Amino acid sequence: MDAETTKRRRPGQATRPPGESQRRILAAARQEFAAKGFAGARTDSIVRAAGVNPNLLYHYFGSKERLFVAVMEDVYADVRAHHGDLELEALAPEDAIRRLTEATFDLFVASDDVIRLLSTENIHHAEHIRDSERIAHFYDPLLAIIERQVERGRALGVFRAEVDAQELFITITGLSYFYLSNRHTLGVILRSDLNARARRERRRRHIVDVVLSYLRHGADGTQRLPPPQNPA
Amino acid sequence: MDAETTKRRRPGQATRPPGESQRRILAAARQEFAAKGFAGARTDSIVRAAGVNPNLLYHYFGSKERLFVAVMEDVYADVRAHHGDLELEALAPEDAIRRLTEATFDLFVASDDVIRLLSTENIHHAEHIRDSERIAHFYDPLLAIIERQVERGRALGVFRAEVDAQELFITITGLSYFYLSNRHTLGVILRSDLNARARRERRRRHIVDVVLSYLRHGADGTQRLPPPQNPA
Amino acid sequence: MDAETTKRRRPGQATRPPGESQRRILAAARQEFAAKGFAGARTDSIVRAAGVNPNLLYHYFGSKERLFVAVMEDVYADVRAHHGDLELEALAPEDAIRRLTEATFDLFVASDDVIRLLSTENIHHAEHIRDSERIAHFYDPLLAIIERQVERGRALGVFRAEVDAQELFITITGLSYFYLSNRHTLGVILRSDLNARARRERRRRHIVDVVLSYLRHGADGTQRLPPPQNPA
Amino acid sequence: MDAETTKRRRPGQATRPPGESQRRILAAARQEFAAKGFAGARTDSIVRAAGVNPNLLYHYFGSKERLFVAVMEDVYADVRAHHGDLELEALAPEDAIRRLTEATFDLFVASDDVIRLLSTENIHHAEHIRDSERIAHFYDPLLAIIERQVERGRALGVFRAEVDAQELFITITGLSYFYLSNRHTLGVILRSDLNARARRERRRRHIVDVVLSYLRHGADGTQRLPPPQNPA
DNA sequence: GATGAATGAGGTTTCATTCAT
DNA sequence: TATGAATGAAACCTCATTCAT
Repeated sequence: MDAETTKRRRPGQATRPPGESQRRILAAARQEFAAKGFAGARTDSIVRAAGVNPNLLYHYFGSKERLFVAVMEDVYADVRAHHGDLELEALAPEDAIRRLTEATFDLFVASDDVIRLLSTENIHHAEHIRDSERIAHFYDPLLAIIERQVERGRALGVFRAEVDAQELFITITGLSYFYLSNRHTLGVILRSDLNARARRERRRRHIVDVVLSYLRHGADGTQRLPPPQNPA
Repeated sequence: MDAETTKRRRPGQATRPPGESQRRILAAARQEFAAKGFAGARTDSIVRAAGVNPNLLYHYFGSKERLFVAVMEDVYADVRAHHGDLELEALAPEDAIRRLTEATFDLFVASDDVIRLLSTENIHHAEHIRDSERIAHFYDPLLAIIERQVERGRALGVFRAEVDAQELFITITGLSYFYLSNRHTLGVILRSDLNARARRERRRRHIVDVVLSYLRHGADGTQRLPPPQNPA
Repeated sequence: MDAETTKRRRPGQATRPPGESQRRILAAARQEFAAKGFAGARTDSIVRAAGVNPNLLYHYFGSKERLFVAVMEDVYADVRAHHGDLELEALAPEDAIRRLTEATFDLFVASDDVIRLLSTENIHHAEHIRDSERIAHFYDPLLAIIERQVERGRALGVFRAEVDAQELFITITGLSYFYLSNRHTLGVILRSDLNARARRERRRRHIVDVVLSYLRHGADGTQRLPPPQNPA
Repeated sequence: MDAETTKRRRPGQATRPPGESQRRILAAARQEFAAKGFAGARTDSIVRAAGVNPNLLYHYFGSKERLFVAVMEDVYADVRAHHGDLELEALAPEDAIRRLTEATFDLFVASDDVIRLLSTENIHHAEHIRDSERIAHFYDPLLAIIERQVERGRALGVFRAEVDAQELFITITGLSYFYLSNRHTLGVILRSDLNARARRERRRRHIVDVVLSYLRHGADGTQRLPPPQNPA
């Protein structure tokens, strides 16, 4: 496995670029926690995968728990970076929401560990991240954007009147999240592989359809605009 | 110690009604697994909570893993029973979907452990339930009902043409599930208590709104029916 | 030792007389803590010396710390039992104090671990025994006896007027304790083996001499009684 | 990392005056060893408290054990310095012994760490100081003084005939030492705070009383001198 | 059907110490 | 003289599981 990275390490020889060991531990931990959950993860496996001395985990992170917090902050930072790249402000409201919805799905597909780590943290009542000031504000920019686009869409007459930005955010996220987070048990009861590419594409289209139908369709039954063609 | 108190498996000398210990272990296990996840759960806590001898767990269930499978079967049986009580067949399509959507939300609210156990099992890639024939078919009746109601709704002209029953099922479930399963991490980034009654009511109405908007609103922009008043 | 209780121990067969393992752990722990102090003691060595499974230490005592508390209670119980055997009430005041003084010295000589464990506990500010109600009252009977004998001695005119029983108790104990507890460092600076029998005898006589001189000799210079011959 | 900041042992570039780091380590070690005992002390805490690099401990002292020896030599040097300041030679025998007795008590009160370090070393059978030639002779001057004063006291007819200087030294030291070293466990069984100022004063007077009673009071019952007033 | 003492592998964490610079 | 990253052995403790009765 790691034969190619083993460079004839002589006993007592140290010295990796500073911060390198820390990064390796964090990366290995993210994988391990995602794969096994918090309690199921083994610090032992983490340091072995990272190829560092068992002690460094404690040297850098203090405990398994604080390592987990570091992993979660890493995850949230990734998610924010992903959203930051979307440049949603520049788009028309409907395009912005569509892009966000698709990007959310794509992010979860690309980084399976994000979902698993969030699920793990929820099983633990978010007790590890509750005190992180940084995490508490990671989503503020995105929520602000959604709010603005909803407002603009309403002003332009393309969105229904009474949209709650927080609910919309939860819906957009949840429609992707649940499909992927629960694809294993869903796969059992549906007797179907939800991870298959075609199936995933179908789901992606469905989600956009649901979100935009909701936004266009007023509770009073009024229809806002002729729907555009659904791009792949 | 005392010879006269040494009992040698005489019939009728059980200190508890037969099966009672088994039930108590299962109930305690369900709680413990829901609270701590599979790896985090302690057999010790389970038997202590059940008030039985540690050995009985192995006597009845063989291992922690097989006990977990039993818990999952118990959970799925509960869910099915819940759905079975809804009598969706007798309702008009739209009413049936609305009732199912609301009932799904209510079930997850009432039995928090269902969500946590499903999440736990998904972190483990459904490896525990994969081989359970019983679980694989638990949802068949519900999926059949959804399919029929979608078909009827289309025939009646109240639902859009191209509805996929499986996607609809996942959407209905996911819109409730995600809100509740991830309410702890969402609570942190939204700085809001998603468990508050008013907040939950709002979410419940939102979900019904989303689902019905989607069903009524054709991708071609045609509107099916004037929407009814949203009942509380 | 335990040959008569050994009943053909087959592999995997457990079953020592109940409480036996617990007793063995306690005895081994007392030795180890006395020899190495609290932090220096190794739970590993304890269970190896006791010949029991490592886990039983935690099964019976919960932690290294609680095991140490159990050892201390054992020690204090021993000391009290030793004092209880002296039947000091029946003696004349002077004889009672002499016997107590000599017995204190003899006890510390015989049970070296008592001194070492008490010293260890004092290094730790008595934090382990502070909450033990049992230990707090172990010395009450002895202190009551000293008080009564001091009172009787004064009434009989053989002891000085102003004796404080607590100070006397501390003095009697300390004169023996310090010689033995610090015999190693004293041995270095005195270049002498304080553990040699003749040397110990000399100390024992000296201590009795000091204590009785104090009791007989009033601060006002009055002499109470002609001193008796010092018995060996 | 940066090549230009790499310094190669140029004279005068030390960040602290030479020997300063060594002194800081020694002071921190003395505190830590006194507080936790030898095994309980952490080299880590020592270097952190000293504010120096972990490596310096080994650079200057070689090992935790040799550092402990250095601390003990430091302690003994302090004690000797304290005794050297007393100018006992110039006093009358009785005054010299009284002053020594009181000063011993006061020293132990003032430097609590002395007692704790000596106790620690005794638990370890004085193995660390056994080979220190310097420590072996630290008390020689004081013992010589006691011997001389005892001799003079006898010659003047104020002390009893048969006083052993070593025993007297041990008694004087022990009466103070035990009260203070064991004040925590004594406090538990006496349910009293031996560290309270009034209580300590009482003990101090008691000790002087015991020592002088012993010296004045011959085993033959003869009284040497009218006792003076006990000074506070 | 039930008990409780016992097991042993392995988990997380600590700690004195050393290496390369 | 000084630094800071790294080491590895071993410490305390946990946990699922089984044995004899």
